[in-house]
Amino acid sequence: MQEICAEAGMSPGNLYRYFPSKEALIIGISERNRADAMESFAAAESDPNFFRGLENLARHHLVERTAQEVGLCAEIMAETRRNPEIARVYQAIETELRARLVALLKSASERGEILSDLDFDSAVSALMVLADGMSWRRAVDPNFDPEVVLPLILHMVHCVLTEPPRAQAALPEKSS
Amino acid sequence: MQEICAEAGMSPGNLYRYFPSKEALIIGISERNRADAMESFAAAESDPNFFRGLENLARHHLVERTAQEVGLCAEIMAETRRNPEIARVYQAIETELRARLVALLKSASERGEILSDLDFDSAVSALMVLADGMSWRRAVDPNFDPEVVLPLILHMVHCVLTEPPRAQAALPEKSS
DNA sequence: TTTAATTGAGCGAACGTTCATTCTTATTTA
DNA sequence: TAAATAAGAATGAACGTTCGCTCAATTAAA
Repeated sequence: MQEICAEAGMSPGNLYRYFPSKEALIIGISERNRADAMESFAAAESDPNFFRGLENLARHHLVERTAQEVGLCAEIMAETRRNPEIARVYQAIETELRARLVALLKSASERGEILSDLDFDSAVSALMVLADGMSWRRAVDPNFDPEVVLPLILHMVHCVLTEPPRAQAALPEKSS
Repeated sequence: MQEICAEAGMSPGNLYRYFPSKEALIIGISERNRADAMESFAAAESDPNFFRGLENLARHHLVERTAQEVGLCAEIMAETRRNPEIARVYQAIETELRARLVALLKSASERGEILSDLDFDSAVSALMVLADGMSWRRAVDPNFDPEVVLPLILHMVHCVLTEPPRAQAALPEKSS
């Protein structure tokens, strides 16, 4: 809260005129992030090129964000594990996000840009793995350069969405 | 600390006989994780099939772990952002891990299992993105099933390591 | 002058931590 | 063998600090 006060250029007392609690403040920030994400989705959905739309989406949320914003997101994610109410809100947002991503994939598959017989839910889960991973790398590793890694990530996304899954070679596992 | 005490079946006082501080305790847990990871690496390195070795590594660290272990890792990662000493230790571990991964990739590329003209550092960064992403999804999303998503992740890894990067189509960006 | 905006010292609760105390186990003495 | 003693393991109430939060007091705007 001290940090947030400093960042907002406000005393704690004044900050509490705008938000009744830390929880409400976090939910407010989450809401802002949600709105921002949904705006980006609108842009991505209106792009006739699915992969370009997705790249812009990724750029906006994983590269262009300031270190501070990324840090704040990390903090909220961690808070999720402590505060059940925040966890609820967070999951509601993620549910909406998933639906939006699934829709994006479906329309792309209808246009033939990606596989048609895709397990959309799993694919979206994989995308979210990538997003969270990028976010946390940024939050935790000062040497991490999203600009360098993003092309690889996009390459991976392209593969998983356009190439049929390899027949999982059921090689006998080497037990450790 | 309460949770850790409960988990350890110990009173706080007794726990402090084994660790001089919460910081030391966290560093101890990190050290245990590090040792475990290094053991897994040894197994992966001795597997003649790179991808099978990597899959076992991933399975061990991202699927087989209990929800509790995953949660603990998440907590430590979050702590990293607050406690500089823990951040230092964490980064030291990650540096070692990176080196180990780079070595793994290099030997695989020498055996012709993956691309030879790979930017190993970036590839490892991408792998760590995937690992952190899987970890955090598990920590934050109760509906996340690593068993379902892992095949997709492995597919992606296979692509990025064996297929030369697409010439990044420098399409004009659609500004939001 | 009234109203709204803003402050920051300070509150209670929760945190990480400590320590006087009790319980257990091992060792010595009778 | 049983009692006495010493040592180690474990406890949990309590400590000081930090956290989220409040409110009497002050400043700025209407």
